[in-house]
Amino acid sequence: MSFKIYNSLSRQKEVFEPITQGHVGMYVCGPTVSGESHLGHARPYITFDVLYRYLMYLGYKVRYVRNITDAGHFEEEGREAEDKISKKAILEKLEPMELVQKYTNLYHWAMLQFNCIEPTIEPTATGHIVEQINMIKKIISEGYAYEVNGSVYFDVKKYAEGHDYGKLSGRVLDDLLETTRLLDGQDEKRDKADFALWKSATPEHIMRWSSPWGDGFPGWHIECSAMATKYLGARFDIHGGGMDLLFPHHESEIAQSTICNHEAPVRYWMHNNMITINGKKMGKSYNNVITLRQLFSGDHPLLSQPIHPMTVRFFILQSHYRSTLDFSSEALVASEKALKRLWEAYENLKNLNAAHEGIAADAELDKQVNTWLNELHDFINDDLSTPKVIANLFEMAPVINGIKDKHIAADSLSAKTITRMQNDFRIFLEDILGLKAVSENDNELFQSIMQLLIDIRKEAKTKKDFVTSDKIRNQLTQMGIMIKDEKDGEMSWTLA
RNA sequence: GGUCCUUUGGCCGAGUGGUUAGGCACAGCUCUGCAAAAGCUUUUACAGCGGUUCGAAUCCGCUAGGGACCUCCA
Repeated sequence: MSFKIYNSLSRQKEVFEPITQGHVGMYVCGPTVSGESHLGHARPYITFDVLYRYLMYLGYKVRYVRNITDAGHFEEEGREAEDKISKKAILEKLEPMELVQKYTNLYHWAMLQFNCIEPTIEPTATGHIVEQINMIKKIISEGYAYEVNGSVYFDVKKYAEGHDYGKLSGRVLDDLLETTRLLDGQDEKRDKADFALWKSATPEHIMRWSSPWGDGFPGWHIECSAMATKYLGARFDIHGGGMDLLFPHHESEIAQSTICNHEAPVRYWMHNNMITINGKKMGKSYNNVITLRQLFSGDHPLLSQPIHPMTVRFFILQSHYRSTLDFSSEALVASEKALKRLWEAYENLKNLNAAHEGIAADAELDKQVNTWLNELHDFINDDLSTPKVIANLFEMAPVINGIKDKHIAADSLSAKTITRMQNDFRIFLEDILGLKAVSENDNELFQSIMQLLIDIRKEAKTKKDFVTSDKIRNQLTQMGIMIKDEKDGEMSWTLA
């Protein structure tokens, strides 16, 4: 079965075929670093991290470009007003690049927590002003943009004469023209549907660059077109982002790039759905965001406890990326428990001995396990159906635990099947889904001390000295370490 | 107002017309010195109405609720 992805452009699943054999060019809209990342932002980065990982697993050489939007109308909440009065000394004023640095750092930190692999190129908008200006010049010379008072606008109406403006978002231009909303600078545009390529900066606007049209800053859409073209070429394989970017951002990106490069820029458009909270999109304008720092620390009224980044990642992957996903503390806690159980099964699986030779004693079970394993590949191939992948992994957990606990005979499965399970669990859980152990306890000294405590407890139990054995267990429990008595008299422990 | 999406059991969430998604919670049982964990078993569904079909959660229509985009937005 070949890898299929849902293409927003055709509104159906298509077999993925790269433009250049063996290589994939992928662009994902990154964060605007004027504010702190929240749970909603986590979704595309985790979704496309899984895509990136899977493409690499398939053997492709992937160039993964994810931008940082650090240019535009930047101001920190609450500081706008005072900074506009620019009579303060330079060090007292908020320097836009301070904001950019602060939130870029926070964003990188969060991505690390989520175990997201860094993109191969992470270009910034401010680092590509020249490319953007050149692109705008090209669009003007092609006759699809015009300058008014130092700002440059894209002529959508003209574009629509020869191209389908709206093919991605399903928008109809005539409907857009009827929109009666009034915005700043609308009077400069020839038409309501036109969008800015370059905005003239007012005197108090701090972020500014000189251009053929005077001091100003680039429009929102042009940076992605310029940077994608530079690093991936006029036409590349995959462009990803949130559904809320479909229009106008991606629609405009197509228009700009098409005029500039004389071909449509992207083969497969992929869009993740929103994370909602009480059914409403999580977003700054709704005042319902939970920042990643709040999530990890539990410092939010809606959270009953801190949420581990791996729990968040697992929670997100338990739903399909094109469905909305509703946030609740209960759902996160459920995911935490689920992940713990699945991961323990995975650890148990690693310790199963696949050494015995011969055929499976329980042919039916062996066959069932192999079916589940085969399906893992089918599911991930089916537009990244991570919820189904996870469901199948869960199906195998009782089998693994059963063998470990000796409910199921050790030779029920063939050695080949057990080895295959071990490989596929690692491939899917770690390599593709990008999950990792929640707690690292590979400290040798700590391990030795735990072993000592376990030995003492075992001795106490043998002597039926339950006061001592219970004391060890109870005190450790209070410290967050759980002791488990195994069937065979052995003991194991986990960090809670 | 325009365009589009959605409504699944206590909760979260998969579901490509025809046999159990899965997870969490709950209950019973097994194991255990007692626990925990694990395992086994089991209970709750497809918003409503109508239609197509031998058969619909799945297709079509209507009604109701929710949502997204049209403006910065992952």
